[in-house]
Amino acid sequence: MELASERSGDGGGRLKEENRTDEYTVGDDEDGPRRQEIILEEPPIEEAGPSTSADKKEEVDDELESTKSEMGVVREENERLKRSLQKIMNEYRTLEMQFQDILKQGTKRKNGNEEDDTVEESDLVSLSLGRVPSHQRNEEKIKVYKTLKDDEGFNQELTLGLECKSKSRSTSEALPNPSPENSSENRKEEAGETQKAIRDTEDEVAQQNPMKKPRVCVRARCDTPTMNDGCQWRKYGQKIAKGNPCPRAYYRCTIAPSCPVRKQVQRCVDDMSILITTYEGTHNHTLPPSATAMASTTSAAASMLLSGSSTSLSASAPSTTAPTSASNLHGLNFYLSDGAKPRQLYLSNPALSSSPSHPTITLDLTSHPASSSSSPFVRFTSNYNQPRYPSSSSLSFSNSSEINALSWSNGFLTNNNTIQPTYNSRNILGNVNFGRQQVENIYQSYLQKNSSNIPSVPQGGVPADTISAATKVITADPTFQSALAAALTSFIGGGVRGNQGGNSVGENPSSGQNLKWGEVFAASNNSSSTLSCSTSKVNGCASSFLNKTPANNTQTKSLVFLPPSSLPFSTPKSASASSPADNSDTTN
DNA sequence: CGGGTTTGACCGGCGC
DNA sequence: GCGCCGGTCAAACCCG
Repeated sequence: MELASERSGDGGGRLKEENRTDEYTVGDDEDGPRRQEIILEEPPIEEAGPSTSADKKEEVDDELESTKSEMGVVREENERLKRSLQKIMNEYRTLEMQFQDILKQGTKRKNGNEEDDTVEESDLVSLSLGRVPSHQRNEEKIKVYKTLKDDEGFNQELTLGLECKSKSRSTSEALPNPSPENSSENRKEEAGETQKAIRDTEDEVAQQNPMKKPRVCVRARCDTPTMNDGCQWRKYGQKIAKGNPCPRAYYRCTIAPSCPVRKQVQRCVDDMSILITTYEGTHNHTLPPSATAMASTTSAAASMLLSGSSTSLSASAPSTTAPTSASNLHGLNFYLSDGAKPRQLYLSNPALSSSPSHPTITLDLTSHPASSSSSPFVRFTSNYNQPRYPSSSSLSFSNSSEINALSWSNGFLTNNNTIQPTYNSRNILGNVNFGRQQVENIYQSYLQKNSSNIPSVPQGGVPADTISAATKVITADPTFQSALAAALTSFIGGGVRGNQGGNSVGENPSSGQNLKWGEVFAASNNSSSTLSCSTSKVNGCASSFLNKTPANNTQTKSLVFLPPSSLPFSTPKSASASSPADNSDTTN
């Protein structure tokens, strides 16, 4: 139900979203067929010449019929989505009202006790929410509330909405009865139990939300005990997990005392040189610039899971080359390569997910064994213990020096250097090649909500409708929205960075724009497509973390989807460099 | 002395 | 109900 809460949180932009959903479930979905109709109908009219107009009409009729049947399916799905959305909206409104009540109560109480002592007030609030002073938190609440009202930056709202919900929950449980008797002598005790109270409330939430927080797992070759992802971490525990002699270290983000983000660091049992870092939660504070890349990436991946969770389709996409989970899920494939040797960032649904109830998405920066033989890609796969998604929406960014192609494959690992329409059993989509500038343009144009202006990509003689169809379908995938936004933001990164530098995850435009993309496109999930984008220059996207990878430092110099030196995974002084997760010691 | 790490204990979930 | 196991706590310890 955490998903539900997230959804109610994401109801942050509810008004717009309602419209949006209506627009693009009904409107946009019909849009495609409509366009098709136009394409199909108009030519006969124009060419209503003497010759084969009857045959053509039959053809058109057939196609129209099939299109209509497809539309029926889509409409059904849309109805279903609408209903669930409505439900979510109702939940959200309820929460919103509760939240407002809480705010009012907080204000009243503050007015009443203001002169008394601020310490008490602070303590009382900390009773409910933890270590953040109440006025500060109230500001946060207001911010949250504002962002909930604001429909810009959906993902941010999603995140904040979550925070809002959980906080308001704990607040609602703690604030309603700040009875005077427990305000003085019990204060310390209460403060001491703040943590527990928070956990309790979180547990309650968790009870209501069986699905736990999504986790983003990053696998990378790393010599040092931990990757330096730019954040500051404090180790709070270490365990030997079953099946792995290497201890697992537990870290908390210490940039902000109330930051809920945690990470686990563990060596891979199969390959000790591989460091598995699992992130959980979303930062609720401003991140240092060096941390934004990883944070936005993990955030995007997490939102990918979340968005994926909202789709409950059960078909399966054909999988040709991609491994199982990747093919069936919203795998996000980021190909990165330098020279002739691409590397694969494998987002898999690994068995290393310790808790089955945690949706986990894995970002594998190592060569995946299954595919490393041929092409060391960098790819994403996601594991979500839920009914499999009908459509594989893997997103792959490849950057080979030979072709300099950036390829997204929705459903397949594809040859990314060719303009080669990719078909799946249900949908015929296309391969599109974009120049980097075009990618930027597309990105920008989508950000501007030019839904109707699906860029006609004037390259390689790809039919415009194919492009638009492919683009539409790909971008329709919520997974795509978040993942691509983050990826592109990072990819285009160098120049864009100034705009987002120092942003926290929640503030990251890339995540914030995710849903704006979504607004543009229909939520057609049973589709797969391939979209290749060629980039004339990708070296600018180099990331140092790959350079650090011992096995690759000779070949890998660039990372497609992250800005340069954004991910200094391995640095001498990691925030927790002295951590004993140094894997060699097996205490405990 | 403050902040981070270590490490044994504790707790809750889950499977049998 | 019991035991296992992952995750967390918190006192002791370390270090700059």
